[in-house]
Amino acid sequence: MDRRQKKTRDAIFRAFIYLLSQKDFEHITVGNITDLADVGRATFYAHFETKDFLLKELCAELFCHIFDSMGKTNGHTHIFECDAPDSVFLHLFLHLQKNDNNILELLSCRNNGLFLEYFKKNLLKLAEDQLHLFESPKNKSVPRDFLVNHVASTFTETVRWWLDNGKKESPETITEYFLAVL
Amino acid sequence: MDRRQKKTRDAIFRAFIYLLSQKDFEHITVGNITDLADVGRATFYAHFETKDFLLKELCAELFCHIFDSMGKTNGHTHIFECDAPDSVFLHLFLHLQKNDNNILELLSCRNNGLFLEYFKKNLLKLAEDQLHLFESPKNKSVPRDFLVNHVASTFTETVRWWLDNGKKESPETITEYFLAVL
DNA sequence: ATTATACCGAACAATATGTTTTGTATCTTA
DNA sequence: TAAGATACAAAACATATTGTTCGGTATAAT
Repeated sequence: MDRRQKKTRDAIFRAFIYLLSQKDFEHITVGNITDLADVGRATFYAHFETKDFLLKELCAELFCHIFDSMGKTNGHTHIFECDAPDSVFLHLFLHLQKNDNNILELLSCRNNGLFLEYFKKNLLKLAEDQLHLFESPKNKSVPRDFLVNHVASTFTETVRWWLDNGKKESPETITEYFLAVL
Repeated sequence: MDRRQKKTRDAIFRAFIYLLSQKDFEHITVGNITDLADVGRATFYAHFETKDFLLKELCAELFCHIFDSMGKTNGHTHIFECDAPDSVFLHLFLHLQKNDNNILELLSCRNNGLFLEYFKKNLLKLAEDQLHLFESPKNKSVPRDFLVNHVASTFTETVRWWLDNGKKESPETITEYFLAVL
């Protein structure tokens, strides 16, 4: 990739992330981003179709970053390194905790549910493929569809709660809570 | 309330609801609404500060409509007619099923999570006050905060799943599923 | 060194927002 | 029913944002 492209791309992402810490996604304009990134507005449109695509790419990057560090993604299916169901969740919380810059918070906090929406949608895909890893320990007499959705929802909403409350609990503790109600 | 006010207010709501069935909330403009409602654009702003306030009022109306039909709201606390925990949920699903016009679907379906966000937020308030009605039958060794959030989340996400899948299950069945995983 | 291309700056039309003004119609109430 | 209040329409307004296009310049790859 052209060095110039990477530079402006990064600048746009940096500006976007900063702006997300200042205001809601809806109130950020393309002009805001390009001013801060110090690139022409036309350049933005050369890189991203719309603001929403920029967001989507950021979410995808964050999502991949989290899951790549705990397994390999071959094509469309993700192969986890750990096999024990509960250790999958613990690892997820561990990786969610140590996200360096606060991108995770910016995309998930009180007003912006953006990333978590993306998160759940993709978690759902994973859970459909590998329910055995995500499955609740208890036997539930409900349709598989419903159960898959429930596991993905409960995990996502637990993450949301955890983040909204300032990540006070340790990954171990929050995993414990999660498994207790699952 | 002035008869004229009520007329335009209703016209705006009607137009808004129709437009929600045609496109996403974000792509609806004030002009769209006032054109369809056949009122001046300035009139819109005399009634609603912004588009978002209109949405909020519609959500509030729908929420109240659902909960008023199964109890009384005194000030800020809601008193349910039924006392058995599980019958509260069944009644909720029953009331959610029989919403006449499809407002519920419009505000909750795949693309618009708008109402369900509002729904969860207010359900949370109710659950905090009257956890005994919403509590899971099982004893969970998790903090009260977490449990309250979990119950509200699980219910909301069950509703979302139910609506997204076309409300195929009867209220009784979906209540059963919900209680099975709670 | 040459060729390709990423970028800038500026301009562009099109659309949306939110406010203001003036005149008219309709309501309330006394 | 008459008088005063007010909700509304129509139109104009300044401002902001979007998405595209253009020629010129700088910086890449080879």
